[in-house]
Amino acid sequence: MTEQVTAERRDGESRSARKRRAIMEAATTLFLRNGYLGTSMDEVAALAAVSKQTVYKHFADKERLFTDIVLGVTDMAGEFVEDVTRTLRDTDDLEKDLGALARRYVISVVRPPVLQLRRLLVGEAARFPELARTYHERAPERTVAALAASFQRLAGRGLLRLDDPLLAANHFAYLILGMPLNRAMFRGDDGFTRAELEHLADEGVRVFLAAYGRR
Amino acid sequence: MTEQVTAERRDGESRSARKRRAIMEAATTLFLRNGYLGTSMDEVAALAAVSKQTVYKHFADKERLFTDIVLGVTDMAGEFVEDVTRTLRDTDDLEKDLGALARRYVISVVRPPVLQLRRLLVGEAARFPELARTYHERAPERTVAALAASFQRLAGRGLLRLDDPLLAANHFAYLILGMPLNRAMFRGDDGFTRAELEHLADEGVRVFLAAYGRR
Amino acid sequence: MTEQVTAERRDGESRSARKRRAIMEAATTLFLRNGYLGTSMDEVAALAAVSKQTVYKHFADKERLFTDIVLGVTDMAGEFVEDVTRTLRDTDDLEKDLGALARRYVISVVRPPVLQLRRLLVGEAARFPELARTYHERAPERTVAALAASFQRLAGRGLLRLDDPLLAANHFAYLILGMPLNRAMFRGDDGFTRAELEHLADEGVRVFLAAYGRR
Amino acid sequence: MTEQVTAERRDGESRSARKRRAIMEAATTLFLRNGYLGTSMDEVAALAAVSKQTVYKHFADKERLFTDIVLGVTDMAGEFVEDVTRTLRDTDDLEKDLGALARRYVISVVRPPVLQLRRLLVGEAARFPELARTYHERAPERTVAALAASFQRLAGRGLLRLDDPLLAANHFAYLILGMPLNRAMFRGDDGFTRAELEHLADEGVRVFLAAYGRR
DNA sequence: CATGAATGAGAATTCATTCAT
DNA sequence: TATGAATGAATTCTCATTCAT
Repeated sequence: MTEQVTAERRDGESRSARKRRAIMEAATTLFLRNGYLGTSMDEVAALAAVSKQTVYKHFADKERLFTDIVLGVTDMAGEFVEDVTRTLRDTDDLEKDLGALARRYVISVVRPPVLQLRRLLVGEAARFPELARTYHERAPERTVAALAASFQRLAGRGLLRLDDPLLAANHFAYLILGMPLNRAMFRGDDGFTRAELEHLADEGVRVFLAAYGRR
Repeated sequence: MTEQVTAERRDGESRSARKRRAIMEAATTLFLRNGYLGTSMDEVAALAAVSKQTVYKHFADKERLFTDIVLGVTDMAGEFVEDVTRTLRDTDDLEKDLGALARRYVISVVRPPVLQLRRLLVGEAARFPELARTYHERAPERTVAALAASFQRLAGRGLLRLDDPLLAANHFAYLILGMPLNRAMFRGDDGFTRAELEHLADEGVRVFLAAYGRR
Repeated sequence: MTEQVTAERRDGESRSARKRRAIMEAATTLFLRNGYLGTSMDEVAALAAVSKQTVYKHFADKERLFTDIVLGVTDMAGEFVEDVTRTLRDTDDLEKDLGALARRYVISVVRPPVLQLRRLLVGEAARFPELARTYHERAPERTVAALAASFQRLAGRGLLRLDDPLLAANHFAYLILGMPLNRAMFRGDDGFTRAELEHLADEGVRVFLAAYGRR
Repeated sequence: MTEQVTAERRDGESRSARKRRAIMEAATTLFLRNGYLGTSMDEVAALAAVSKQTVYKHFADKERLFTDIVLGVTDMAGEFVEDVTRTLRDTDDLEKDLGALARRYVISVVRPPVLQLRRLLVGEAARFPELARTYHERAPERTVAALAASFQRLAGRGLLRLDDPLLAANHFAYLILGMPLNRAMFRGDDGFTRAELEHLADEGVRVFLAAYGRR
């Protein structure tokens, strides 16, 4: 019944949880930058300002730390899915809305952490096949599936002409992302300017609508 | 100038050159399979059946061995460029020839070694930025550039309508490769069947021609 | 002096004593199963469901914990000594009583915890010479000494013929225990059946009496 | 055809074999003295005056080093088996020959390295059950089996009276070895003097012959 | 020239013990 | 008093590279 409140209570996070978060942040930074083999547990502990013991008390081993982090970051990638659904649900100016969506799409994908995670998982696909597959399902495939569902709905409204909505969604995705994404996989961060990305998005939409648009 | 001809001379390759080739083959196998950090010089020497000293005699260090190999393999990727140019130079049935080219394109890209090299370079892009950039320029970008040149020529002949041939070439490439290539980056070997790949190529060409075709 | 009685008092054991017992039980289990070096203080604390600090509060260090436990378990081995003395004090059918005693002897010695303790001390004899010696004196040698005393008394009554009672006691002990005990030291739990053990006891007594019996 | 002979040739042992032997000797010393967990690979390498790499090139890991050594030392224990067979084959003074054999038996068993190996395997029986069992079969059991075979032959000649030769052999073995062996398991090297051991052997033979001797 | 060994460091993981809360 | 964290070293094993034979 004392007035004294422990520090943990104050910000709603126990000391242990705070340490755990510090470890995850440090490990995320290092794994994304240096890869799995290129990151040592010593470095993680040092960057988290925590003892190695503490790292091992929170994560059984290096693999678990890695997969926990990847899955955590992966789930953040779901945000765009809602944007797709919301934007395309009741559009009455498809060209305009699709163009805006495409611009947000490409910009959301070329953010450095997203690209780093992608590179990381591609590079470790042989060592962590399950993880790579899970990422693929939960992030890019989920977005494409949302596009496909929206496209089918639009086709029902007569705004698009298509037989295979999943194929159309993939065409849309790679018309817009193909060049910047694949370029970013190989080249550091000297990507396209925002204006260039928007231009690419617009041109992708143009081609898409030439094939799938009304008339 | 004695008549005696050593065995090495007889088949046109010195013993040293033969060992060098054995080392490169072993290292290629291992780097592609296990990555840069995942491959040890001991393993390379063992698989090449030479001593470690011999490895170091031919390649100053591990980095040089890696880059030499990658660049060697990279140059093999130039074959398709000629196919592009040849196929599209004097076509008089663009739809047919473009379709056949697209089919060969996708099939040439999803071959396991090509995919492995791609994964390897993406994964090591942070450690070897120069190398990744060089690969990108010499392999995928070169193909796209050849497509762009051919497309411009076709536009000159009135067979395509386009302003930005490089953009059109990228659209072509990713309409066809986008889905299978990105899927293959994350998922092991459970790719598409040949028939599925050809269908994807056909559909990509259809979309491309809807946007860039005559009329 | 309040009437309120704490729960600990109620069942006659303070909370501290209860924790101490939990630690000893956990440590006994682990040391017997995994040996001294193979057991960590972390495991002990975890199995006892107390914090490591609590372990160190009760036992200065790992060595003290080990020796305290071993000496505690050792003292339990004294039970059989009384059986010897009681059984042989006033026997009027030596063959029968000695046979029954031998059967109880062998069975008491091949119980798994006794064997584990024996293995443990043999294995750690180099690290804990004092402890091994103490165990040897308090357990096996004490039993043999009790046998020797009883045999001497029986010799006084003319029921046995012997010069060196301690030697006779050792002969008795190893005629009966030698084979099963040494076998059990090396082989896990695939010991003898109870019937086999009783047969071994009977045969040992037969040989013993052939050498030391009347006539 | 030169006169120069490499050092390896001179003493019939290659450098590699010499190193291997040095490692085995060092490891034998250390494992026997400090046990499996109590011995580090660093210590082994240091005592062998060899780099750790060299240790690992000769022995895949610590377990292999341990088992290789134990099995090597174990096989040396076979010497006494031949002594048994030879001594008892054509004896015409059983009491004398059996007594002499018993003296050699006990002395061969209480040699420090034999005792150390025994302690080591008992202590590690839980960690290396296969190894402990193998040792038991190849060393003590083999000797007892040889005794049993010889005893049966002697029974055939009418020199011994027995139904179960294996049981008789075990009785012989533990009448003679029981006390010194089990004492030595627990107490360092302050065992019995040679004279005491011989006395124990003689007395053991006396008891054995009282039970199994002719008339 | 080519093999085995050495070097010297660094990886992951664990431990006994002690602080700080 | 008891918990999680920290310490600091040790363990097994591997690596890239260089020496000696």
